[in-house]
Amino acid sequence: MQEPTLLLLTALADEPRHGYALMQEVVEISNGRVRLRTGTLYGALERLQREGMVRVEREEVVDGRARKVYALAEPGVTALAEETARLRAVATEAERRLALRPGLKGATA
Amino acid sequence: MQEPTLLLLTALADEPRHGYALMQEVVEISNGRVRLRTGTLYGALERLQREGMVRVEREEVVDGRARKVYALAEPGVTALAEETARLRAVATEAERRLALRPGLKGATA
DNA sequence: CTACATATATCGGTGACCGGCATATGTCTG
DNA sequence: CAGACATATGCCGGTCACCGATATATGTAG
Repeated sequence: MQEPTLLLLTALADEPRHGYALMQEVVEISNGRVRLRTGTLYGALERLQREGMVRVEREEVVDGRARKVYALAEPGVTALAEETARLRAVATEAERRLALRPGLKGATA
Repeated sequence: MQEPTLLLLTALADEPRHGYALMQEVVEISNGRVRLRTGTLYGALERLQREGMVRVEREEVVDGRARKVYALAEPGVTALAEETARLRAVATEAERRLALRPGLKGATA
């Protein structure tokens, strides 16, 4: 799973949101680092629906603009929980190994 | 950065290793989940060298077999440290949001 | 001598993501 | 009213990391 997908699922984790709101939410979650393009967003949303991770909760019309509200399906909840556990484990191992490095650029001497 | 690359950098984080050893190390780090193909390994190694993340530490011949020993370069150390920090932050946020979910499938009632 | 572990490397295909474009409505400013 | 901008969704072509297969070569086990 790549970062854009991970951030998308995270943005849907607490409550259902529509596409444009997801783009803004991802910017916040990533501290402005990641700005999803619409191509990535709707492409990923379609793919995640095919995979059963995400479903369309409902369709609204607000101010004459059509909206699709997306929600995490159960497999999406499970997948996100497993992915975060995996990432945390790898991050911990990476940091452990980095601390084990011999040459710390002049330090420890 | 994708998971194969992250695992590769992690496998190099504590000390230099040659290609085949990296494949085995990645299997261990990922608890057998990820098995790097040689195409992925040597392709990624070349790319990471181009990007200045990894360098060839030395070349050996052991038992008549040639080896290239790769090491993390400074930019690679920095990149790995930043990546793990980012991933940890996203993982924490994802778990916070998952805990916030209203419908916990019959629980909490 | 056959099979397998060690060890490196190349090549073609797939698919996620990016960048750009298209479309449409509401609001704000001049 | 015109133009710019935020809101909102969607398609299409290109790139590039990764996968799967193949090739090469040596040492060891059966």
